[in-house]
Amino acid sequence: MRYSHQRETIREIISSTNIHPTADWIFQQAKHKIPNISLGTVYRNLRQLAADGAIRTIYDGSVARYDWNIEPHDHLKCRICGDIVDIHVLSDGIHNKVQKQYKFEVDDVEMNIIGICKKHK
Amino acid sequence: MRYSHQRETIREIISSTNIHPTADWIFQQAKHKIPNISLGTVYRNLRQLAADGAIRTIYDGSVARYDWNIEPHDHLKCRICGDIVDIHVLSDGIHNKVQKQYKFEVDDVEMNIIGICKKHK
DNA sequence: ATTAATAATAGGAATTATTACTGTTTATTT
DNA sequence: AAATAAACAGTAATAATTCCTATTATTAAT
Repeated sequence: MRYSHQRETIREIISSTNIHPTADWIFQQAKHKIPNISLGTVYRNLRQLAADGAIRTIYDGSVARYDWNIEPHDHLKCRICGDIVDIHVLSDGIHNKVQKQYKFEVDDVEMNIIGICKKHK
Repeated sequence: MRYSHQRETIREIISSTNIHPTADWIFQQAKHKIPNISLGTVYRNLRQLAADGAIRTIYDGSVARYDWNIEPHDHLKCRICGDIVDIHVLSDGIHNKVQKQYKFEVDDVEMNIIGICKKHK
């Protein structure tokens, strides 16, 4: 994968926030630095970075969000404010258990816990 | 919610399969029974049935699928054949742990395990 | 340093999944 | 049987994402 200024900018934007941004949010931010960057470029680079393992794609309902944190972790999503927070609750045990019990080769485990965060209850 | 023939047909279609169908698959099946049913009707009823708790919506990447199984359970998704299988690995412990540790009111826990099923490895 | 090869880009068109709108039909209530 | 409004079919609109093409920029080789 060849160097590109656009891709580096996108990578930096993702690394600078914990909000798990959408492609469009990243696009808006990127325009501040590269005014004529195109949305297609953002999507193409997000796909490449994710394929490369540099970022992680998470699904919030049916919209994709991006996370710089590629370590195994889970998400807490508040259905009032929409905030998504990284947590770690799942033990590695699940991975092995599933592997043995269902003879399933596990690549990725995604867990999203939906509810109401402490700010809103 | 008033009775409707279309909605009952949709409910029966979902109940009759374990493939976790998409809205469009349900629409194709429904047309066999009600030839002029419209896609909008399928979507509207899926939304209503889910809001009513009669079915569960699951997100497979960015496309919505529907599940007649409303008991708490998890999903195994094979990235070769695309099959999604219901499993139960998550203990109720997670629910309480998150509730206490993060002061987060848990409504729903969704866990999808992505990998390769035994048929394809 | 120049050139050649081609990956990446901008801008826009196309696609896919889903929701919204509108005039008509149908289930329920009176 | 008539009135009410929920649900419908058909279609237009929207949102997220991917695809296409002519141009630009990075890298490798001269």
